[in-house]
Amino acid sequence: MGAASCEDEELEFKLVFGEEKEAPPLGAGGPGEELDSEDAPSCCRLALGEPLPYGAAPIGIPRPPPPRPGMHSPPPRPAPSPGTWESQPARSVRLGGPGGGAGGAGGGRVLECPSIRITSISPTPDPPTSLEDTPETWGDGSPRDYPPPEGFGGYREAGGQGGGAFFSPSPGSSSLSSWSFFSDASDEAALYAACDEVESELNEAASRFGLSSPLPSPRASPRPWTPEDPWSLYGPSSGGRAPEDSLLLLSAPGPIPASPRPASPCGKRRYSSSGTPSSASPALSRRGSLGEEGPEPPPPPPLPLVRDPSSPGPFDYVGAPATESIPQKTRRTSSEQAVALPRSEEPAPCNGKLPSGTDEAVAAPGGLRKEVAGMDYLAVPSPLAWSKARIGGHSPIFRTSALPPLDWPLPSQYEQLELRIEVQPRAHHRAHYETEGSRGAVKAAPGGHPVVKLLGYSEKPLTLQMFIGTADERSLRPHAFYQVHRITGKMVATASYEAVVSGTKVLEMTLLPENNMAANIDCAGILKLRNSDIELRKGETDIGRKNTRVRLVFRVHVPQGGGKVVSVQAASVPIECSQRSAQELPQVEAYSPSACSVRGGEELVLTGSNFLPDSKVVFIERGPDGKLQWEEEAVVNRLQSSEVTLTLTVPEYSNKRVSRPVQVYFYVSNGRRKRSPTQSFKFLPVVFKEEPLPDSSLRGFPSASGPPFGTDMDFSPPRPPYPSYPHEDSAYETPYLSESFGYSTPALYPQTGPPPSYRPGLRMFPEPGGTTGCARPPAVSFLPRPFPGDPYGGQGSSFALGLPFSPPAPFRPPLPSSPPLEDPFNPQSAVQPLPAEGYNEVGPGYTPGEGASEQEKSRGGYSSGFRDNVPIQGITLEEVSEIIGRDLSGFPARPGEEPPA
DNA sequence: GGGCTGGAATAACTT
DNA sequence: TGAAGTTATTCCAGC
Repeated sequence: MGAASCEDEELEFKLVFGEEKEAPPLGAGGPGEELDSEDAPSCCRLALGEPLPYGAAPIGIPRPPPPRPGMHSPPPRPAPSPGTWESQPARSVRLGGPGGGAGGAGGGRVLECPSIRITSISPTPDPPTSLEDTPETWGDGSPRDYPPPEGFGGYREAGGQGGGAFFSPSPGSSSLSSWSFFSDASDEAALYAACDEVESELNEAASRFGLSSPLPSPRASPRPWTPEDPWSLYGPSSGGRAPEDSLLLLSAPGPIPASPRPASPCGKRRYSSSGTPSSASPALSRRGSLGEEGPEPPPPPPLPLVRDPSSPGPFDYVGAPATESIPQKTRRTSSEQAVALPRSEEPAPCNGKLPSGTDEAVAAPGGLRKEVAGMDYLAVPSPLAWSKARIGGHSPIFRTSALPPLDWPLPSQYEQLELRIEVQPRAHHRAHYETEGSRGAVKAAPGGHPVVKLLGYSEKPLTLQMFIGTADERSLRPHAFYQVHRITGKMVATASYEAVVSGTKVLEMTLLPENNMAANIDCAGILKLRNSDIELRKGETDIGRKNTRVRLVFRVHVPQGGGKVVSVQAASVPIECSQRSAQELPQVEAYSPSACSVRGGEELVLTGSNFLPDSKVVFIERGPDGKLQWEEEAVVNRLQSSEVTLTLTVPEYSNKRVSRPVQVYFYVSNGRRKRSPTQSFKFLPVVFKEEPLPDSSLRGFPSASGPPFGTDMDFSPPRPPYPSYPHEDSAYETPYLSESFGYSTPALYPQTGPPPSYRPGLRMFPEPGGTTGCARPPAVSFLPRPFPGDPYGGQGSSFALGLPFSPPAPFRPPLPSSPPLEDPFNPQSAVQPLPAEGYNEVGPGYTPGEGASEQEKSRGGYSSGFRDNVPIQGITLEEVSEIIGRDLSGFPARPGEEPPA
């Protein structure tokens, strides 16, 4: 099917890039940028001279690009219609060249490449005009000031071996338009400026590129999903092992390692390094993910590998991009999401029957399938657009033809619409490797499976998308090391489809009115991709080691008529996917009380899991420098404890003469390296307890710490983005700690549930001082703060704006580097960000195992009510410093600083 | 027989 | 540089 397909693709290519092929060099001033004719895809119209997509003067798309398969969109950008966003159509780039390059089995493939390659270097005089260009051309010849990628040798995917489809990050044609974006010499200055401004962001983007989809393209096949032949697209050898096939390309050519276990790229890989390992010898996995299934392709040049003819068809390239090598400075933006809309041409979720009532408006024009298939591309988001959009927030309204990318922040609620996770998944789910059999679907704590429901709409069936997202402190995005895995079987009642969006597998289910627009997620498992495979990807900066927490991300696009849709998204509580953690780490899901007098002596009851007879509960306090200042093991009442409950006596605080509430933490330890995430606890000054201060008690503590009086206060410690593991080094908490320095870059968090003020299972401790907030002022210290290299200014800026429960002007520490806050955006449409608290500050609200409602409530708690209501007035610099110091003290100990077990 | 699961062996990494 | 401790992957076995 390759041939025909190829032809089609080529034709398509012509249609899209016809002009581009002949386009002048990307060189400066080249007319190449002049692709913005009305007829040309908007993506092709991007030119240097034009305002950045998300800039003040967003590039308008006169009209949506004609629906076409494989259309990808860069980050959404403001649409002509006020309040509406739309994804930018992807550019169509040809991969592999006519002959499919060396590989060509699939012949040159056309990929939508909405990405914009940004470079501060003037483009080469003769930029490649098509993907036929050799990687060298693209990679090295491309104008950019970044180190050229080491050949994109068909790094993973791509058509793998073939197909020539190996996705070239910026094939000539692609780069053509890409470069054109900044090619105008007259705009060189702007170009440089833009480059500078987004460079860091691009770095991150690069890491996002090519999400590890074990089976990027295959699945992406536009053809109707065929459950019976799930692996057929992976090629003959796949035998059902899609991932491996897909990985063939992933690994760069090279001899199969003698070692049964995949060697890490370039020998011992330093996880602390984000650098891309040399492509010289991509990791070879024990499974021979790379070479086992075919002749080893010659090392560089990473030209298109020969695709197995039997594998992916014409559209197999879909999702393929994920594995392509990409320049470090490119950003994979996103992906497209055309797959989300109900398919009219595909079997409905239920037994392949398309639910009636599919909204035309939502239906993907031109066949979603194909779009899905062609979604992979080297997406280089518009840096500025990206940042601004995120920062400024926006309504989740998009065009049906240009849905938001997977890593695009979306609110869980918009007006009356709300996507809610009624039943949260368990906190642990052992993901399975490609080499293993399935480990089943993700389950819910109370039994059964997670349940997702769309509120506020019940007119017609809608497609619910689900993918595996990250659970770190950064913005929610597809997880590079985990992919959703479709579970089938007699016991699976929910029909689902698999699609690949920009390298990320997306499971699609249908929300039916008759089911109250709810779906029981019993068909989603989690696949773990080998770290070595993913890390080898060019541009991949995330590390897999210790990056084992994920979140289930659900998204739905609700038709609004007029070709627009409202996209809402909800993310689950974090799920630990490793075997070890799931079995050994104790987990505190709730506790009560959350504070007591410095004298201690109160009984504290912890509920959770994995508690052992010899579990210890240790209270600790860290100083401003993060060093352990106090540590005391609590006395556990073994008689009143069990595997899920620990009853202990709060130890006496070291300094009983404190005049302010003291924020400390405690964790449950089952032994060295087996500790639960830290939980916050407050020791209250005796004086407060005896003589509660009036409202003015705010004086007693930085005003910034307390929520508004008379509100539904949460006396519990602020919830962190996710549990932190005191025993783990920073890397465990987050591989990016060094970058963010703990200032969480709020990520989208579970966006459903009640306000953070509520936490199930906790007894509101009547903290003296009324609402003074004996609790620490997380808002202050953990407000998003940009860190070096953080293109989003800590992202907090962007997310803070979207805080549903955030006050218009959350307090921000007077940090020079802090970017100005954008206007807060409509709370309703706001993206629920991760709490600003440091990730180390694990909140007790994390109750993954509880019932849906409970969890949701707790989830809501992730967003600190304190922070969101921090009054900035009246706080002094000194107080701020103190607060910050306190917060810093809460950071997880760095390696070597951990408190002794 | 296949899908799940829980365990565990062992290589790869990190400290 | 080597040892020890962790973590990642792959295998096995039982249900």
